[in-house]
Amino acid sequence: MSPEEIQKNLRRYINISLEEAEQFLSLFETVRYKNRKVVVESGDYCRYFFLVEEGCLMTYYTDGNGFEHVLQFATHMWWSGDLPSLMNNVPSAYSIKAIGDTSLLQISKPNLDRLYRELPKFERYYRIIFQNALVAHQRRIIQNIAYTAEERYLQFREAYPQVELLVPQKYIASYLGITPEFLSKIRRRLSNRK
Amino acid sequence: MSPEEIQKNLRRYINISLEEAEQFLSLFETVRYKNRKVVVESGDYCRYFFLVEEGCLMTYYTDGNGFEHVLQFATHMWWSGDLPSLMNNVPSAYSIKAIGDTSLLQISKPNLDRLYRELPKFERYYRIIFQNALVAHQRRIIQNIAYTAEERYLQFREAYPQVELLVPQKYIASYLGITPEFLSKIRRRLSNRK
DNA sequence: ATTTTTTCTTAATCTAGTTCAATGTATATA
DNA sequence: TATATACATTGAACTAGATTAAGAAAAAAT
Repeated sequence: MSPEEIQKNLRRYINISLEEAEQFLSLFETVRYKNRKVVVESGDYCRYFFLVEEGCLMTYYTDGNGFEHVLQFATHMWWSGDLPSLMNNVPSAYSIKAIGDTSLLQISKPNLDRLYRELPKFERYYRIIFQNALVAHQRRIIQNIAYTAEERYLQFREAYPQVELLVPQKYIASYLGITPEFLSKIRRRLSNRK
Repeated sequence: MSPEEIQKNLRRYINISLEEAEQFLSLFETVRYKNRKVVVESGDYCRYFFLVEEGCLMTYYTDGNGFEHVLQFATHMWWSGDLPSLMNNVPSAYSIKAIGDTSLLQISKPNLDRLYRELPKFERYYRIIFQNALVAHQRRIIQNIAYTAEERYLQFREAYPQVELLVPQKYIASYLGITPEFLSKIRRRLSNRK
């Protein structure tokens, strides 16, 4: 990603110069993953915080019976990574894999610490990023406990139309907290109704 | 709350002097609510960010059929408030009420802006607060989609034993995404098993 | 191009959790 | 001390969504 592009994106939240955008970028490295490649395996240490450039990262939890439950889809300019693992150097509770061929910018914990130290305005940047993520998570919790699967599916489509095109349906079902079979049923129901 | 106590609490995340703690406190006012009093009504503007001193604040969403769904319980030294309403001056999606007689420190949006401006280390403080809250919300989403109601109830008890003592069971049921009747059934099942 | 693997659909059966309605029990307030 | 009000329990009937198993379709890989 070019410094100009980064600057433009970050300016949604903080006012930074082109030089600062370059300094920011210099702390990252670009990595690429093929479709379905695992980026972080649960139980391993998550050593980077990721910014998705292209493609999609899916974060998921694997339960005691081996079932996968999707926590997050991250597309262009979304952040991803296991925060407790990254921050406290503990094994990651989640796995992360690429959906479609994916290009990432990754920053290590030492470089993130350096970023906060050398460019304190990034405390503000991430304060806003986390605050917005928190608000989105609050909304999702309420949707999960207050609405039916069909309503959640419609709200999801509305909110993340790009994601629906990129991601296999079984993962969308998992994100919604239902089985792929039941999502299939919902979709039929909806198409019959129209 | 005394400046010393505040200093001690904030020092979990940032290094602040007693003077800074006093400056911080000066931006807040203390308010008290009786048990069951509504602090913020959904549809109204949430004009403050709240720090619970004593008692408990419950944030909840009221759906189209008038059912209440609990988003958060906040006890001593937890933050609460409707962030989108506070930040973007839009009507609040949630209501907030006191559970038990409750004492709060509240800061207005203008004072919060001033705090960030005059004491930039509070960007860091809230970055960490929101980051931790985000992690907790991620965990809750996974628990909701990956575990049964009984498992969620046991995990809740484990994680928030103080809350279980303070809060009526029907609200805990709501937090867990189940009906009070079913929580009652779960509790009977558990006590029979022991 | 063909084969293998992954993803999606359909249908029958089953179950965790809901709904409804009644009864019981604390806890406030007069 | 009585009386209202909020809260908790129980059980019977019901339903949204899970499970299992099979086949169809699409996408990768050879």
